[in-house]
Order: sequence, then C-alpha cells, then structure tokens
Amino acid sequence: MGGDFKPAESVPVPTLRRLPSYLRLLRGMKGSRVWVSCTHLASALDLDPTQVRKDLAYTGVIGRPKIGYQVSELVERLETFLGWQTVREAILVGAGNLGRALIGFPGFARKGLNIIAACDVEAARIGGEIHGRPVLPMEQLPALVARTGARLGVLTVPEQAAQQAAQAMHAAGITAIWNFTPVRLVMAGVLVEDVDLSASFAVLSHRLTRQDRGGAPTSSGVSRGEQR
Amino acid sequence: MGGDFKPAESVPVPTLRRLPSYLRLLRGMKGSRVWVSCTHLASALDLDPTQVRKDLAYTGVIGRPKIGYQVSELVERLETFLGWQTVREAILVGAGNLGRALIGFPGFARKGLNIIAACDVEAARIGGEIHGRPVLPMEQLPALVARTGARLGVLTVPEQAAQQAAQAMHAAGITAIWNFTPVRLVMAGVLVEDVDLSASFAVLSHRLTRQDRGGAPTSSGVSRGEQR
DNA sequence: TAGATTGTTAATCGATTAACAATC
DNA sequence: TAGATTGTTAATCGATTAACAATC
Repeated sequence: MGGDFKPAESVPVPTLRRLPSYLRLLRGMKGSRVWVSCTHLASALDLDPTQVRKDLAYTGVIGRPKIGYQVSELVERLETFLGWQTVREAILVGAGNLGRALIGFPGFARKGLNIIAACDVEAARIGGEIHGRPVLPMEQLPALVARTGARLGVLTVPEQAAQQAAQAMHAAGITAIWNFTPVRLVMAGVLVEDVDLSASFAVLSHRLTRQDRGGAPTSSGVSRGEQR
Repeated sequence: MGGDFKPAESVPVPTLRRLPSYLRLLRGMKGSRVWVSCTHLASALDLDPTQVRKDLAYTGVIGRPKIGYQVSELVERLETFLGWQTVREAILVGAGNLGRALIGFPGFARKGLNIIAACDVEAARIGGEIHGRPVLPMEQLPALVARTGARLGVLTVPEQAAQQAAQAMHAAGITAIWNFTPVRLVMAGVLVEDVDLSASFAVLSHRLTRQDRGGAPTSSGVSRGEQR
C-alpha cells in the first residue's frame, strides 16, 4: 500500500564496467590502508572524482566527509554488488585455443567464476582434460547442466557454429552466455554479454591508421582507449 | 587560404565498435547480393536503421535512395576505414595461455593483424615456437621492433607485470598497445586499447545476481549485453 | 506513380562533469 | 577552526532516436 516502490533503478553499464577496477585497486591496498577517498581512487585511475563517488554510491556504501570510505567495507560491498562472493559454476562450450586459455585463467576464482567442464563437438578433444576440467561431447550438455546446476555458459566456438551452439545451450538450461564470438546472438530469455575482440581492435586499428597518416595527435601525445 | 578545414571530426567510439559487425555481415553476403539497405543491416543486427546509416556515412560511402548501398563498395570502404586492408605487424608480449590463444587466432588475418613473434621473461618459454611464431626473450624486444618495424604490441602478461612490460614496449618503439590486462596503463604518447574481461564479466555477473534474486526480467525475458 | 530509402536536421535520452551545501 | 571530502542537484555534453524533405 505504501506506494514507495523503487523501480530497481538499473545501474548504468559504464558504471558496472568501472567497478572491477576500483575493486582491484582496493584489494591491493587492503593491508596497508584503512580509509580511502574518491579523490585518491580517481587520480589512481585517471577518472573524475565525482564519477567515482557516484559509481560507489550504487553499491550502497556510505562515506564520511573528510575521511572517505573504509577500504574493507568498500571491498565487501563491491564484491557483493557484483556477485563475486558466491561461486558460480559455468560450462565452457568450444574447447579451442581461446577456450583452453579461459579455463586456465587464474583470475576468475576471485570473481566467483568456476568453469567446471567444457563441451566440444570434435572427437579429438572429447574425453581429455584441460587444466583439470573434463571435455565432454556436446550431446552431454543437457545432462551436465542438469547434474551440476550450472546456469552460466562461456561461448568460445568458431563464428560459424556460434548461433547453433547458443541455441543448444539455451535448450540445455543455460540462462546466461558470456559470448566470445563476434556473432550477435539472437536469443530471447537468455542474458548475453559480448566480449567483442573485433570491436576493440577496430578502435585501435582505426586510430593507428589516422596516426600513420599524420593525423594530429592529442596534446598528451595520444589518447587512450575507451570502454572503461 | 580557403579556410574550410574540417577538424577531422573524430568518429564516436560506439560507431567504431559497431563497424566490424557490419563488415562481417557484408562479407557473408558478398557473393549473393549486390545491394543492401540500412533497414536490412539494422534488422539483422537488431539496431536502429538511422544509427546504421549514420555509422556507414563516416566511411564516406554514398547510398542511393530506394536502392541502398553497393555491398562490394561498402566492404571496401569499411576495410579501408578501419585500416584492415594493410597488414600490420605486431609483437605479442606475454606468451601465457591467453597469448598463445591469440597467436593462433585465425580471424586476425582478415583484420590485417599479423602477430609475428612473442616475447616473454620465462626461460621455459623462450626459444620455442607458438603456432609457428618464435618466442624470444624480453630483452630482445627493442632489436625485434627495430628489425621488423612493428609498431603494435599485444599485451598479455600477468597483471603484476603489466605496467613494467608496457613501459618496456614503449621504450622499444611500440606506439600502440592492445591491452588484455586489467591494469589501466599510465602512458603518455602510446595509444592504448583495453580488452577488459573483468569489466565485461562484471556486467554479466551483476545482472545474473539480480536475476537470481527474482529481479524482474524484461518483457523479452532478459535483455542482452551492451558494448555493441 | 507510390513506396522505400537516403541524408540531414531536430528532439530525446542518458552519462559525465560542474557547482555547492553539509559535515567531520 | 579551516580544509578536505561526501552527497546531491544542476549544467553540459554526446550519442541515440525521431522527423522529414529529397530522390530514384
């Protein structure tokens, strides 16, 4: 009855993308510092202090004027807010070069990401292990998802196989896909986040091209990439 | 004298990031189609037609009302605009899991990216080959850059080594770094483009967390990731 | 011709940045 | 206390989206 419903005001994507960099910095100073200010974080990351303050506010943390924020609390808040405190099981689909690299990535543990198995269609890959994780045939994906309760999938198949593989993942019960292929997956009811190497390289390559042609570099020499 | 200098109006980053997806689609239809409209591209990629039109206009292409754009011309324009028609030599620094995967990436050739060698500090890796590319000691980077003329570096070292490695690359003559580490490199005079896996995973993870907690999904089930 | 599409200008939307009172 | 810092509101900036005349 108290019509004071907050519409879950969704967090801006740029903010979400900056949060991990704060967390990384804060984890590094956890032993040596008790308090930290936005000013400090901002200058370390070359950002605007107000922006940092607004970003942090989304986590619900409350700072003290003149003092700043408690490092330990901020770390905790960020981890909780990002969902990095609970371990999340994931299945990787496509055990090629990139897939193998991701399975072996040490940093994922700190983000609550645990890739427990891989699936592939190539007979030569099936039955083996990558960094201690089994590689299973694609047909076993539904059973695997059912058995492990994994809801997250990491998609690292070749471009041509992407849409079909994503469909299979959805059918198997996967509800979120971390998509490393350049394909815009057409899927309703599945949360998709793209890691688009082509897009990133496009920015770099275009600017390099202008640079080569004697394009006027910024005063600071050259500007840096976006997508912070 | 004719004071009609166009200040090289810089291309918006979101536009640059979308261009590769147009190109990918167009390459796929090169044989079967002569003309293509923004409407068509937009619906295939789930974008706004006006946005596609504006994006394409940056390449200098001119379309025909009622007809659209010539596929072959558009492909050519996009490739030139992105700088993907000239081969660019690159040195990879950090021959770990991710580095090895990138060296073997078949798609880079179509983007004019040629990783010709890798550098690393680990003795066990030095002297070997990865996908036919030699792995050299880090000390040889300056000589390597001088000899090959490579200006682009791909940075895939562990987080702790990132800043130092980047400095070494700069000193060796590298002018642009494709940065796969989560570290915000502090560098003047070097073009840096970040591929930030942490940032991407943060978006996914945060949304998954809301989803778990019974957060209201969109009408379409669940929305998809940004950074298109 | 009528309808689809381009190119372009205007309106909207959302994020960043600036301004400033409150506070320890 | 004075100065630094937070929290918040307002102004700015830039990208997306809408509107519409020109065109084949």
